Amino acid sequence: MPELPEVEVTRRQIEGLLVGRRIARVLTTARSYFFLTDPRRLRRGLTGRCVTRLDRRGKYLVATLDDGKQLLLHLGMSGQLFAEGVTSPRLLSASARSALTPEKQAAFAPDRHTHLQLCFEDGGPSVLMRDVRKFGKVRLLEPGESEPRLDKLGVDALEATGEQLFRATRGRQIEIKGLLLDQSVIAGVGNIYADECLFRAGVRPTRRAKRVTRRECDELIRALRETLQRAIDSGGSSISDFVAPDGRDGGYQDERCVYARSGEPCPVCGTPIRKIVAAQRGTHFCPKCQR
DNA sequence: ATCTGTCCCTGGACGC
DNA sequence: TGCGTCCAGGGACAGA
Repeated sequence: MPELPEVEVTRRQIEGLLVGRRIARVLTTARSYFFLTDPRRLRRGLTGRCVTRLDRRGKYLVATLDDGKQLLLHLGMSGQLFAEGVTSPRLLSASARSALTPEKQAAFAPDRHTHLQLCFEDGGPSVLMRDVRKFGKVRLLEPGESEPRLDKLGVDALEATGEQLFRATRGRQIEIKGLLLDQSVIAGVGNIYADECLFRAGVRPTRRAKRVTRRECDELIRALRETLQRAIDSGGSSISDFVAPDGRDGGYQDERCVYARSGEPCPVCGTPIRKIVAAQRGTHFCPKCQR
């Protein structure tokens, strides 16, 4: 599931494929839950335009167009943004995968989950957005139009401080993991990196936020930054669906300590990693190292 | 204001 | 082999 590192890796790669190229044609699937802007209006609004910059806000990508409009993209949990011509088994369903031997895997061809395709005047590779579960979002913002989803975002996870986290935890009954996942407090943290940073900071995910000390908040933020930065450097986590725009897998799944490792020994003390539900999410922790 | 539960969607895992 | 059932998970929203 794309979180800050995966979105940032996507941003860095897709920026070069998007910025400065004029959109000649836009293909979409039919109107659905996925489109916050009606696909017809989206196609009309994007055709002929040029992306001038691509920013990341938490887990959102914001492409600014040359007419002042902005294209808002969210990858949800199964969203993939990539260049035409790439090949990856993660872009295929299991049945399509097994039908092809590795040598025979052709470049990706748009399927029913490919909700957006931007083709460019220069005739070079198009940019595609695919999302099997449709938890992702696309919206075209008029110049100056606000978007509550963006307005609500808290401080970006890479810029958050221990002091900010500490203030946010005061008086809160919620589990600390739930607070870390709250995008209005810290933007960009999802299930994987919440579990990883709680492990690295030695804090149990179920601890009430108000019971987390100032020192632990510093430790959590330090661990969070380290984890996110390391994940960006290794290309993100490809645990289920994530592929980078160039079709390559990330590498951070091999470095994670607890996420999706229940039953495996804790890398620090050897105690089996336990899996529970916290904040309505699968949650992995070491019962000995995390208090 | 804060918190909890429900819903959106689909493929994959699992049981019979 | 094949079918049915359950589950994951980001985030919006309703209701307590």
